[in-house]
Amino acid sequence: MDHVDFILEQWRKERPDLDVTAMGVVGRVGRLHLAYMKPMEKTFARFGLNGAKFDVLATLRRAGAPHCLSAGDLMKATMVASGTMTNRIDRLEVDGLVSRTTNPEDSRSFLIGLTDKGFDLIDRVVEVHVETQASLLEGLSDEETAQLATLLSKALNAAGRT
Amino acid sequence: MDHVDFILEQWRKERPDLDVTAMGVVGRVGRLHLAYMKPMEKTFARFGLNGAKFDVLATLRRAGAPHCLSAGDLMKATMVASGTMTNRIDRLEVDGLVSRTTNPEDSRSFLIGLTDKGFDLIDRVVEVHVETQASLLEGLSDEETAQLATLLSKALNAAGRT
DNA sequence: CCAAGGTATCTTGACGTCGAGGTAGTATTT
DNA sequence: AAATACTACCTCGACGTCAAGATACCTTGG
Repeated sequence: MDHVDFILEQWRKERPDLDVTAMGVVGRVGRLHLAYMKPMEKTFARFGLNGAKFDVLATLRRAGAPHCLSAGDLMKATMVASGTMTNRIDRLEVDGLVSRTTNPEDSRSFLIGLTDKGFDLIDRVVEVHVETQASLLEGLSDEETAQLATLLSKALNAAGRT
Repeated sequence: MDHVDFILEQWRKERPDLDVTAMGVVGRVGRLHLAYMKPMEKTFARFGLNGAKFDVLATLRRAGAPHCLSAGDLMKATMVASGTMTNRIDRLEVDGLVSRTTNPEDSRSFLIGLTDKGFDLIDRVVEVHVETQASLLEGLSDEETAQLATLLSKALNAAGRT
């Protein structure tokens, strides 16, 4: 009986005509997202980052050498709008964590690259980050974790087709 | 092989020393949350609402008669900060969907109540909302849905204890 | 070679969120 | 009854986000 169960109870009492089965899943996904974000943001904050900045740095880092992508690539990878990405890059540039270089092959676009400082930082942050994530799943057995990952993958697929 | 799998692959290649198992779950919860939010926001928009406004109206509606709560109750139920709730109530009041009444038993607090207009609206929106949610889970069998709800509940519990 | 259309990024304004600090009312202690 | 602590809500400034429009550049057909 978690908080979502309580909400479903309320709806069943007030609107018994509605089928709130799906709300049980969707609601819990939302709550779980919140429950995960909060400790992760704390980790980021310890290094002067937030989720937005971490996303960009991590995308560049895991892309592999030479650790630079266009703004458009970053937009697609992080699923944000263009103005958002411009803003993120601006702030990371101020922090000295990434740098814009004009793309010699296409002057419309920039190459956003990790600076040495940015590379060192993200490499340290990600180590703590995976620990934070692991601690969030500590209460689940390996089987449950694997099962959850599989079901979430199916759910993602199902939602994507709608 | 969804997009999260791709991200995990990249990390395993670039940082084979890290255990990214947890990222598979946490990442998918985040993506799924996004995938759910987008269609739901569209439903809200059809009625001139957004997720923030819907949350408040739905909380008041399912609370049952007389459909009014204090700002503090709403804050706890929706898990937002005080400034956020003030802002939400302000906008809903402008829309004529809720009204502030001074609490006769404690003049520090207000009672936020659904207006007739607000009640009618939320009662109509929630009907479409549950349909939207149901359609997002259409690709899953009943067993999978139930299993997912159970695992999510466990995961919520696990994350909460951290 | 030029015009038309497509592409990549930036600018701008509106909105939602948080959190620290302020104000006013309530409860408790002595 | 006065001082103190607490509570409930609001104000305000900083930030992140999006969407629409602007700008600069590239590409392609004629």
